[in-house]
Amino acid sequence: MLFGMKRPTDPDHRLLHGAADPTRLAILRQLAAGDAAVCACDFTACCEVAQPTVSHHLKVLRESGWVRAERRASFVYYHLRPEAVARFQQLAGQLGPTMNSTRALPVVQPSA
Amino acid sequence: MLFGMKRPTDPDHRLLHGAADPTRLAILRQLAAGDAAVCACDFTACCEVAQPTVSHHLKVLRESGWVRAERRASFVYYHLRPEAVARFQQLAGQLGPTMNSTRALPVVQPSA
DNA sequence: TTGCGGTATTGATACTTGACGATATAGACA
DNA sequence: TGTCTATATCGTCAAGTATCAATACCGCAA
Repeated sequence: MLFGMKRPTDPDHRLLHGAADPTRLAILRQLAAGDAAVCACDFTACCEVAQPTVSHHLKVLRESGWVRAERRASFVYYHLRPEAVARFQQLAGQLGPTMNSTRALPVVQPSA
Repeated sequence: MLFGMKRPTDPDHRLLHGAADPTRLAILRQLAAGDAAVCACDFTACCEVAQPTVSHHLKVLRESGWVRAERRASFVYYHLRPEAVARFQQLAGQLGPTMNSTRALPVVQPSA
C-alpha cells in the first residue's frame, strides 16, 4: 500500500533477509563450519566477489544481527552471534512444530 | 565478474529468499499456525496488500518450494510442504551446531 | 611523522523486486 | 450460452540491492 514505509521490521524478517543472499549464506556457513572467528580477508577467497562487496555483505550481516566484528591488530575477525542462531532455529521450529518425518530430505522440486 | 547470473541457486538460498519478505513470512506463519490448508482468499485479509500482490507472493512461495496449491471448486488452498520445513530446520541446525554457549538444538540428522 | 596493508565507505550503475491496476483465466451455476 | 466469483498473469513504476573502482579510514611499524 503505502510506499514509503513497510511494516515495522520484524526481527525474524531481518534475520531471514540477512541470510537470503548467496554470498552472505556462504559467509554464514563458513562461520558456522568452525568454532573460531574468521578474518574478513578470508571471505574474499571463499566468495567470488571483490573486497568492497564482501565488506558490504559483512555490514548487512552485522546490522541484521547475525555476526559480530572484533578488531585484532589491523585485522577484523567475525563470529556468529549465538542469539541470532538461536532465534533462527526458533523460527524454524515455529514453522514446523511437527517433529514429524524428517527422515530423508529429498531436494525440494517445485511443481511449476 | 559475472553479472547476469549468480551461482546455480542453492536450494537453501531459494528457501531463504522465499521466506525473506514480510508478507511471505506472514503467509508461512499463518500456514504453520493451523494444520489445515488455507484458502488463498484468507491471505488477502491477513496481509495488507491487494489480491494480485498476494497471488504474486504465493507464486514465489510455490516456486521456492515452500507451499503447494490445490484447487477445490473455484478456490485454491495452500499448505506448507513438509520437505521445505524439514530442509529449513536442517539449515538452521547446520548454522548452529557450534556448541559454544547454549547447547545446540537437537535438530536431528537421520543418520544413514 | 611517513608509509603500508587490511578494512570500510562512497559513488555510479545495472539488476532485482514489491506494489498496483487492468486484464485474463478457471470453475460454478443459471 | 452468459454472468459471477476467485486466482493468476500482464504491464509498469518505484524502491531496493549487488557489484565494482576509487578512495578514505584504521592500526601498526619504521
